[in-house]
Formats: sequence, C-alpha cells, structure tokens
Amino acid sequence: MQKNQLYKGSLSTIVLKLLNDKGKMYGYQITREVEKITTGELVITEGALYPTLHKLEAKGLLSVEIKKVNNRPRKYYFLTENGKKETVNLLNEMKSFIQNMDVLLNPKLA
Amino acid sequence: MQKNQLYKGSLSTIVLKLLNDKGKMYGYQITREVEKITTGELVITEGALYPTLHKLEAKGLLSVEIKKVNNRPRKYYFLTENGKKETVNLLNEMKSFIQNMDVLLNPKLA
DNA sequence: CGCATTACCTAAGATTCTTATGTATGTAAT
DNA sequence: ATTACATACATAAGAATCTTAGGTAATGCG
Repeated sequence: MQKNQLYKGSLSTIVLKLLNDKGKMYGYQITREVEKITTGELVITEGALYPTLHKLEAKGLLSVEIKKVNNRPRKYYFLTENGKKETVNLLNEMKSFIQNMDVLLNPKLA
Repeated sequence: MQKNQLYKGSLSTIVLKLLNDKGKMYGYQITREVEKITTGELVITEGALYPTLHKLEAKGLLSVEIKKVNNRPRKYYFLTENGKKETVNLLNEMKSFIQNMDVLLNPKLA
C-alpha cells in the first residue's frame, strides 16, 4: 500500500479495527477513510483490499450485506463475533510489535 | 520471524540499526542479540536473515570482513556510507509507519 | 561418543502486496 | 454529446519477504 514494505501484514488489522469502530463499511469507503485519517500517507490499493476482504469473510471474521445505492451495488462489511475477538488479538499483536520495535530501535544505552 | 505477519518488512531495518549501534556483527550474533533484546519475543530465522544480509551487501549497504575464530569462519558485517544513510531513511519510515498506525488504531474519538 | 551449540548456506512454498487490467454507473465539464 | 473523473466492484501475473526444511562443518559438554 505504498513503496513502504513495513505496511505489509497490517492491512487486516486496519480493516478490522475500522469496522470495529464504524460498525459497517464498504470497500471503497475503507480506502477513502484510511487516506483521510492518515492525511494521504497511506493509500490502500484495491488490488490489496478486495482480496483481503474476501479472505476475512472466508475466515468467518466478516459478514456482508449488499445494498443498492444509485443503481449500483455496495457490499457493506461488518464484524462477526469471531471477527470481534480476532480484532482484539490483532490489536494486541500490533501493540507487541510496536513495543518490540521500540526496544530494538530505541535502545536505552546501558 | 514468528507467526506474526507484522514483522514482515522490518528485518532490514532491524539489522541496519543493530549494525549502526554495534559497529559490526556476524549473522549468528544478530539472531542471538535480537532474541536477547526482545526477551525471546522475536526470533529471527536463519532462512530469513542470511538472504537479507546478502541482499543488503549486494545493494552496497553492508560490507563484509571474514575472520577465522576457533577454526571456523565468521562473516562480520558493517555499514557502508550508503548503509548509514539508508539506516536513517528506514528508521524514519518506521517512525512514520508507527505514527500512522497510531492514528488509525487509536483514534481520538472526535 | 552423541548431542547441543556455533556458524554458515540454499531452495521450495506460503503470504502479502503491487501493478495492470476489466466492468459498469453517475456526474461534471466542454 | 463526449470526454473525463469519481464511484464501486473484481481478478490475475509478478515481486518481495518470509517460513519450513533441509545441508555442511567445527566446537564443547556430559
């Protein structure tokens, strides 16, 4: 989702957390929201997002609700119960990752 | 380097930053040091590390110095000038990544 | 002597992403 | 009316990074 390889692996966490907070969103809306929140620093490509949404749905973490808006279908995604649990897990893993990066990259010069 | 996909993409940054601080290290030593610093939370596999060291060397970011210790060869790696510059860049990218994760995952509920 | 540790290495496969497309509708501008 | 951009979905080939599973070889300990 950028030239930056660091974002690799973080997309599911971002999507699940957004849905956790907003209730339900559709794919295109997620890309807009992430750009807005990060002031354009993180751009999620559709080639990354849609397969991820399908994967999360296949895993039973998301459910879908199709609505027709302006004569076009929108697929609204929302968390299942398992999705809510997994969101907590992934947020904890992210916290752990950032803490480990902190001790590695900002060592207390003993 | 774990079950956790989040670490994907961070290995080069970790290696360069370690070499930046310690001056020079050899591969096996890097794996020990990272485990020690993270109290065993992050284990760098050799299948990930050695190809990364070779890649960084091929890019001109690292140089090698082979020393024989206990009748066995050790390859000590150290930063080139370009390696020092790239370390700064990668640390800045990591900082930016963590900041973006912060605004995405810990929203100030407006 | 056998087994763990040290110390290097590679290769097949998995996962996640980029890049490049494709389809289709709505809307604003020329 | 046609061009162009935004909306909204989707897939597929290839790149990048890792895991898993090996391989080689010397040292050290019980």
